[in-house]
Amino acid sequence: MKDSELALLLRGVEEVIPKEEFHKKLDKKRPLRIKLGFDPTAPDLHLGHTVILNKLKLFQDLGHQVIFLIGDFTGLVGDPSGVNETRPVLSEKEIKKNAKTYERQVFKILDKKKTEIRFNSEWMNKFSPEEFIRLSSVQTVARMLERDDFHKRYTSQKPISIHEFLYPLLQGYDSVALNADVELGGTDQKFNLLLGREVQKFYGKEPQVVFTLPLLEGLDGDKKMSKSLGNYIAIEDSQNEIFGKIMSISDELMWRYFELLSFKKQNEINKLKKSQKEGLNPRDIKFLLAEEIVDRFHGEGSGTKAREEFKSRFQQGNSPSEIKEIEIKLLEKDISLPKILKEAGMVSSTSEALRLIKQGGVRIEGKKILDSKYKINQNSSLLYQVGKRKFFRIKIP
RNA sequence: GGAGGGGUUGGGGAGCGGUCAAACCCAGCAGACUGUAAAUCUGCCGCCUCGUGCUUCGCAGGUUCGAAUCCUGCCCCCUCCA
Repeated sequence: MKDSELALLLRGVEEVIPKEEFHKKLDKKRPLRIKLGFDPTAPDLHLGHTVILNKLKLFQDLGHQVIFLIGDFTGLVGDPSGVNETRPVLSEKEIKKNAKTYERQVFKILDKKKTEIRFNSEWMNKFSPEEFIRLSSVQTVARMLERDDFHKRYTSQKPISIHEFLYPLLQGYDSVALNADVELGGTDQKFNLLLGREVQKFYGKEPQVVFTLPLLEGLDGDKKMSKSLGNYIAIEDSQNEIFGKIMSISDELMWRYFELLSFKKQNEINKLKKSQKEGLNPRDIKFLLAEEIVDRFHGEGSGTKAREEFKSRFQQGNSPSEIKEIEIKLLEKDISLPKILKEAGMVSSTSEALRLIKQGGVRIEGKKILDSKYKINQNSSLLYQVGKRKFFRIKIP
């Protein structure tokens, strides 16, 4: 292993625990088994996931054996990490479906041929009650309660179920079953990852080295990116969505995204920072980031296209080049505007539509409509706009 | 099993017989300003057939002219004791 490769592996990593063991493992001159586990709970992979997946890809490119573990069994438990309340238990059917979606998306980043895909139901379903009890003895309740998230819930009188204690133990056992040398995870996974070491020792295995990676902040710049908070950029978002969402982040957050998501060299990033100080509009730097990310998921050149579209829309005020078209069939002759907006799914209720109209957020063919009683004739096909971003062409036959 | 505390509109958190669709904060949405940035300002922020309309304050009943507020039963959570 060259020093430059080692440096690459460590770039952007929050912690390697313990570092010396990692060096020792590398010295063995054999491909290491690198484990990354996902709960099959959120079907949309987003940029936050890619921080870790990119690291995994790097291991893969350097010749190590990458294991992508889908926690179809542990999904029944639900990872309590960082969560302030008990997760709902998923049905088996949901889990299966989610796992499939995950698989499809993950290989936009990883090389499928070189990846070992496993499901932990494979060994967990064979686990006997006795073995469960034995596994439970690895950790004490006191130490479990030391964990920040459990501790918070405990002291603020929120419920903790017994099965949640099981989760980290089961995750640890996965490392036993997979003979993991290294396990990757977000910083919020530190406890689980470290407990994996204990479990491995308990089963007479060599403990894994733990890599924690920083959690990517969501679009709000505050909380971690997650689907449930709606502050995410999904890797399956359209090129224009990805581009637009990146443009909407704050300047401060932009640099964080450069650090965690960009493949640009550190000195290039530093140069960009310098040019901002020298007066370059941060918007133009953001363009570079947005283009890079769009290119990554939609192919070379798509970033440029997305930028042109963005400029046309927001700098020249044009309508988007591709507009979703919807046809609505209604019986009445003259349909009120709020009703149309609701039927088309542009707003969630007619009350909301009324509010938006009153506030000047609704346009038809570019013309602001302030009359909430505005009626639309049948036989029309018009361009509707709600807010800055939502455009629909609605046809009424 | 016993004693006590608690469940309010996305989150936090007031209200404790009418003036409550429910203070306030956060989040969110729209508008202004901009670089679809931040900050700031303005408005909104249950639903509809938009009316002194309808449904909401764990669930189900009851008292009352009137209940988120009182009573009864049930469910759930937490603490202490066993």
